Amino acid sequence: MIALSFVNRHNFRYYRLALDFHDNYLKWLRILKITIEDVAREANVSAMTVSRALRNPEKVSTKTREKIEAVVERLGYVPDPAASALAAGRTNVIGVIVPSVTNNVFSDVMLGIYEQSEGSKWQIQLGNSRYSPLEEERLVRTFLSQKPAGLIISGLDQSETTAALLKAAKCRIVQIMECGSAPYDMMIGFSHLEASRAATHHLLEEGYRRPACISARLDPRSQRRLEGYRIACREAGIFDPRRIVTTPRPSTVTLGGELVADLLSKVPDTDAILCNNDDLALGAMFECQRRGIAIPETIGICGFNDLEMMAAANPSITSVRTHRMEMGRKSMQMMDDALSGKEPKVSNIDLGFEIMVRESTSRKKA
Amino acid sequence: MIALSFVNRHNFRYYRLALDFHDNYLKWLRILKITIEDVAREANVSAMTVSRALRNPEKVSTKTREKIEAVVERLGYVPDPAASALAAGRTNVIGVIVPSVTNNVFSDVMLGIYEQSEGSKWQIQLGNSRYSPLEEERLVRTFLSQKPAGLIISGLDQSETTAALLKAAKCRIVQIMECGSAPYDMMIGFSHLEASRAATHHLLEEGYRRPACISARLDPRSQRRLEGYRIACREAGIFDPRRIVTTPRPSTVTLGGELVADLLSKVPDTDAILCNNDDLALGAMFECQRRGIAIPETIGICGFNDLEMMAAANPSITSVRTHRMEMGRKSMQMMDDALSGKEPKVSNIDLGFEIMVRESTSRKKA
DNA sequence: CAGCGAAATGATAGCGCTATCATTTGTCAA
DNA sequence: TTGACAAATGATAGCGCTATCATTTCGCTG
Repeated sequence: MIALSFVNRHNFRYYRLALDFHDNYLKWLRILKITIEDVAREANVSAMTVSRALRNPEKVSTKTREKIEAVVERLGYVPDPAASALAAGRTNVIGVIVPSVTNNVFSDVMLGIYEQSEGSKWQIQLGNSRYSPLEEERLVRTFLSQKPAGLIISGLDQSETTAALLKAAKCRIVQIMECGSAPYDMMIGFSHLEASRAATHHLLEEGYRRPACISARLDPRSQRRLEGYRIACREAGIFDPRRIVTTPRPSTVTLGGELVADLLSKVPDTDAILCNNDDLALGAMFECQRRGIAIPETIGICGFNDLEMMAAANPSITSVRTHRMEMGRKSMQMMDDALSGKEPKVSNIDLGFEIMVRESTSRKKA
Repeated sequence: MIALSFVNRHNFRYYRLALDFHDNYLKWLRILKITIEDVAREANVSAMTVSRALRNPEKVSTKTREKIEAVVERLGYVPDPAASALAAGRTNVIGVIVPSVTNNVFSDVMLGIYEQSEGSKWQIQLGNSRYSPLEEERLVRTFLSQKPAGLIISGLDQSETTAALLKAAKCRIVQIMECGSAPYDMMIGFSHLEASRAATHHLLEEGYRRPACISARLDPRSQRRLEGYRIACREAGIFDPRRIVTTPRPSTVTLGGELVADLLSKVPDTDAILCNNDDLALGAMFECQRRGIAIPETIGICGFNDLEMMAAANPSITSVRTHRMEMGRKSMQMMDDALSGKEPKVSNIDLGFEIMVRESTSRKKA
């Protein structure tokens, strides 16, 4: 069965058996490793032709390509990405930097990115900056050292150094999550300030006159949402700083309840609560229910992001829908287009938002 | 200011300015790139010494090390990981393969992994298999081609090919999420079957006689939890297959409500619901509330995983606490130990679980 | 069937780093 | 001071692949 054996560049004869070999010595490993040269030798072509057949099949004749593919299959050849990256001076890596992996918002965005990248040659690599600009800087450095094809990064608020690194970077960049005027390259998101302002307007329209705002984890986007609330209140001439209750602690449902408790002890006449995210909103709702406060009659509750559970809650909770999965998908699509030479027509997209009015703020009906 | 300029191997003189150069041509890029040779020349040592100073500082004299560090800093040298991987035949990458990035369970595990890896030299790389064994296989291949130092993979149910690849792999492997008898290498998790069985026992102890079970996304772990429920019911002589309602759709809070609706239309006398995860449990609770069904008096509800919101809900929801972050942390620690030569004493850890009894099943008190 | 341009293939020379072993320098006891 | 040994450093030779350009083969026209 000659077809089941072959001799590699070290004059080492392989049999099917070789697959089962176990050996810890580096040298042995290397001798055993199947390289592009092995494939070339078996297929009676040059290494270069094998390389082409694998990366640009259209540059190789059909006959040759099929022959090579058969050998690749038979030997189980897998290209070494390190060697490829070194020789080509670039990779198919697209780095994605998000501030949190536990926050549903970012996992939805990631889902969109993964889905859109499916079937493409791009390899997604996730970095978690844990809301730390320093960690973000470290990640950018790490990613850039890998010569990625592209970088997807969250937000507008990079450190000065990070910004300098990104501006000088030779790869394409998509900023996600927010809208702003000076993208490094491309951008897709929405205005957190406007979204929050619109949500506050909605509360006012529903007849609430003393709306409060609770917020946790004061990252830049939270801050801008808070600012949207402030602006809307000032516009209506009802701004009262006592009605803003915040904490630097990360958001949880429990925390939502605690912030409401804090809020109501300070300003008991509050008649609506704009929650900076949906976890807080859910916690706020539970806390109100525990206190026997009627929702939406006595207090209205509005969340932010419109996670799936908002519609299922009892009462269902009004929230600001943000298009997270779409943001992920489109960011990846922009990246793919840019890297494929079809420069996207619009490189700075505002996805907007949508106020999903539900029972928790529908006082009129009642 | 000679100190601010230097001449690289292409006899190209750098100034601080060079950092701002923009040029799309590969050749220019390469000429501009600072390499280990550049550092060596500036520091009057060999490239090898620079390499050592950066990777094994203790193998280089203090004086030399400091000199090199200064040059590295001044030139902004960053090693090329591709070249390093190619020359060394290995990397500091630890691949992590999880079936979902949106599921809170896995994001908690990831958080633990990230936290534990902080400050170490290991570079975490996340892969998302989307509950597909084929995608998992593709990911394993991709990771292995990168010669990772280690692989962290979820569950016991790999495809045959994947299993063969993992067994033959030269890197360390930690399996997470479950307990089993034949790890590829190391393992840490808990028994989903036992956890679910214990939860069912709890319901029976609370006096519930007609407990049902709802489940979505029938992955292997869900199936084993279902099996735990079945076993417990059979042991009590009350098993009734009509009380199991499942769907292949992924879990959501809304779906929890729908499954309960379905369940109650089929077997209205159900007096407790074991939910295969906490999202379903929350949805089940909302649906019961909407129908005016008293919890825990008429129907008891128990979740699985004990996400943070379970304790905050109203009523608070009983759930099976699983030690997800600890699992992430410990898996990474085992990996680190194994790679650092301190072979862990126990290589197959059962983290157990804990029934967190709360209002939603505390009928006795009432 | 010659001759031409395009398509297909090959030869060569690195990419930037590290394993290995050789050489130099330093340290300390006798 | 000398010699023996360890510590520090260096020279060399790739790792496996691809960019580049040279060469060969093919398809077609006149």
